[in-house]
Amino acid sequence: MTPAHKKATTAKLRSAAFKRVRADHSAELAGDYVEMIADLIDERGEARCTDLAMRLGVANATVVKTLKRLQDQGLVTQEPYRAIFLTGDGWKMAEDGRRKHVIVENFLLALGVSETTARIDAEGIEHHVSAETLKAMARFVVRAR
Amino acid sequence: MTPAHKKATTAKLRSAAFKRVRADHSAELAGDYVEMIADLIDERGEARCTDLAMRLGVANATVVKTLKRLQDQGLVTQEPYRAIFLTGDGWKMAEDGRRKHVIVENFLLALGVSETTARIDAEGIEHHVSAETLKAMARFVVRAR
DNA sequence: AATAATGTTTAGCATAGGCTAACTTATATG
DNA sequence: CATATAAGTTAGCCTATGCTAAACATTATT
Repeated sequence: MTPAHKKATTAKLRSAAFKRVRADHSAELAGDYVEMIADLIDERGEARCTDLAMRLGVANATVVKTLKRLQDQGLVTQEPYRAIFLTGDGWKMAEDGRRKHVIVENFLLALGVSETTARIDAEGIEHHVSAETLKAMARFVVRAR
Repeated sequence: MTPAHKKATTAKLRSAAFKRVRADHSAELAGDYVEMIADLIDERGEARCTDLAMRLGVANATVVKTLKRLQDQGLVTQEPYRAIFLTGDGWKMAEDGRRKHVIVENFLLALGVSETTARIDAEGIEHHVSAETLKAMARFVVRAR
């Protein structure tokens, strides 16, 4: 490969990386919401928007607006003034998210990071980890035991 | 700690994590831009907005608009129709970003991930890695050698 | 030097994700 | 059961980040 070719390839790879990051970001919020809704349903039988707002550190109205989008995307269902439910797709997404989250957090712990940091960093990292990297992390956790 | 207390602490920790992720996101774009500007200046003596647009996989007009914000934030300087320069703060941020990027990418490689994946995932992950985790990653890379 | 090609900027639009304030509905309590 | 409190909703605002199309400036070519 000539230097010029290599440069072109590099540029394409980089822009692909950025595109993926941007795509990840829009998926991220949806992931956080459904995961949290799943947690609330498991923990206390139902998910209410006040709880979501509190856990996400966001205003109530923001949650309401976001839930509309998630409803349009077929991830959640909700009647006015009632609790929030997940659709089949919503549950699937929540499960995927949880799986990733657990792996990333345990991985960070295995790497020797404190609990608090592991939790905070896992939240940011989990949405940017490819299947390949996730597998490598899981392997590492198993070996470290 | 009673279960109730533990739950409250957990909630606060979680919302803190999400707040940090949101903050990271707004800083992220600035970081990507200055890093890329630094790369372009080093590689070819100057950074032009077309190159940035190409590498970021974004429209020209988007770059122009973003550069205005970065100028307001005191990270870059630019005359109309001229090349883009970094301020002192801009260079500092770019250097920090590069340092992080290198560590995260090498870390992923050391973990056994392919080059392509390492590059792509590093782009997403680097902005969500705390100082503590970064240190742990660096340690791991050294040990793996 | 005139014009073609390239690069930059502006204008105007859209969507996502935040916020506050005002309003409505549901629930709990005297 | 009436009303106070809590929860959910709506309206309207803001900023960030993206886009396209059109206008403008610079540079390269004949």
